[in-house]
Amino acid sequence: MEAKQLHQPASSHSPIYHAILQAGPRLKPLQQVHARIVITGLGRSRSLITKLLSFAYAATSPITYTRRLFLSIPEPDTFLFHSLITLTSKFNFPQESLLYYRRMILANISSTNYTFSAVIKSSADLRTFNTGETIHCHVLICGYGLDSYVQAALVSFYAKWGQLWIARKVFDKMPEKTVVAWNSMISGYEQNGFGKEAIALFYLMQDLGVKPDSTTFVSLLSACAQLGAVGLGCWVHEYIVRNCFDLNVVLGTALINMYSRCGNVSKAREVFDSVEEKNIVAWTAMISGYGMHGHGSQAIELFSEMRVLGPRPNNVTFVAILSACAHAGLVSEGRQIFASMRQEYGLEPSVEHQVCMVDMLGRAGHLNEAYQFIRDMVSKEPAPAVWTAMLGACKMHKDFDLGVEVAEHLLSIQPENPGHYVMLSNIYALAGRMDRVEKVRNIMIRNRLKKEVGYSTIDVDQKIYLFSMGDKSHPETNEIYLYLDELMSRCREAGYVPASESVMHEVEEEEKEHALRYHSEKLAIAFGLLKTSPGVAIRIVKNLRMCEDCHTAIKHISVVSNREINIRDRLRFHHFKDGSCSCQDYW
DNA sequence: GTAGGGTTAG
Repeated sequence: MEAKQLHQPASSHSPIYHAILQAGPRLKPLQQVHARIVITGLGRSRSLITKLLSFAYAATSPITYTRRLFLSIPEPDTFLFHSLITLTSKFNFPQESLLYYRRMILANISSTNYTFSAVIKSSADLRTFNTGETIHCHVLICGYGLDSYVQAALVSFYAKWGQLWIARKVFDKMPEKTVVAWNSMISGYEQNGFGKEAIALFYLMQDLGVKPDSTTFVSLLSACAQLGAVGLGCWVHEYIVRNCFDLNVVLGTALINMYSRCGNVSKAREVFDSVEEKNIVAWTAMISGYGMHGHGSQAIELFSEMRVLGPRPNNVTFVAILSACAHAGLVSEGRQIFASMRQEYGLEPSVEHQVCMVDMLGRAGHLNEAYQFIRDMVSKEPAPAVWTAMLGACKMHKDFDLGVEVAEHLLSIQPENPGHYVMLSNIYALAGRMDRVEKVRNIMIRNRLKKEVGYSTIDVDQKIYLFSMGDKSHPETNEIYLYLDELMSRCREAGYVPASESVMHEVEEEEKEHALRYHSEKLAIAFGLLKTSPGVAIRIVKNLRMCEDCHTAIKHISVVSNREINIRDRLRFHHFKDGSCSCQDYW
């Protein structure tokens, strides 16, 4: 007993050790204790400095201070390295974490599964792929290749890098797949835009009897949001309620986002109201939900409420609220909010906010003001995204001269972006300059630039079906096309006139109407109408923006089929009902 | 003592 006490660091009983504990993770008090340590000549005590350092990281102290503390220790030991690496990883100092890892190797101290999982997380955070790969080698050499903690960290590392194939390989090799490993893989798919794969992996997890936890559902709900998988999304919500999961703010926000992106903004609001400790992310998600649906005044109302009794808005919040104003035509409100960013909150507007402003002014038809805004606000060369917003406004309001000027400028600064060529050619087509359309088309072919392929998805009975333009891969293709043809002729009888101006120029003239008729959203709608009962609303998610012709056609379809049709395109929602759209053609 | 999660313009 006595011998044991002798081996314990004497300082753990010392008043100064208690003083460190009392200071806790607060920089100023820690520095005061540090001064005492130096004065009393204990500055070289490893255990005191180790404790001091761990609190310093928890207090997110300046790197210069923590580094100097570290350097004051003559011979750092295993315990010090291990605590430093795990702490820096946990408190998001990935650079420091890797630095200590290197120092540890130089000091000839070996890693454990604790340090490995921490340092792998750090290299994922830092986005240093080579370092991560090297550490993976170290893991294998040191014999931790089958440790479930280390493997889960590796899965998430590779997934963060978009190396899903390697992530999956590590995952598949795990002898014991913990729920964390499943979650890492599911979230990896979701964050790389593979919502379908994320959902498939969840079903596999279910089949194997692995119990999901709240993190599983957060990722799963994001996948549902991405795909518009409202059926599964609702099932998850019911499951959460039935199994008495705690509706914490992260899970709540995932639900809010899922409901808004799946078209049910009032349900999103219900969830929002029921979340107890709402933080800035939850508020922003809800504001963005209103914005996406064109409910600008509700977005502003919520934003005002937040200013009074919620957390401080951040840059993301301002993007969400300004975009809401843009999509609802609330120009003067948007101007005021933009001004308040700097005046009241000291936030410097960034490119995203400039884009929102140009978009807002441009949509509302204030093209000159939008152009002036770019000249006044943006000091150096404006970001391409700002010009893209300006170009969209020119196209919308058919200002060909300005549109061509902007498009040509965009092409000169970003010649590799196919989207700009598409816009330019569309503007030429609208102006009837078919010779120019042809020219742009040839440049695209010469430079092998391809337009992004459009697709639409629809959720029927908790299954997601994907359609692309002219798609014939579906087993019931014939039935779908026949039905669509019939539907379109009924629309024509009801007054619909197909337009061909918005067809992409790579399509040959004689195929134009054909192509328009089989745009992916129309195929998905036909399928939805065939597969669901009368009265059931059709919900579609499209990856690109809808063309003007589809927008008109779908208004007619909502009449002749007597159905509500909700489409989420790249930018926002369109709720079609009785021949009109919720965006009031303001898109 | 470890690993995994939610919001953002065009």
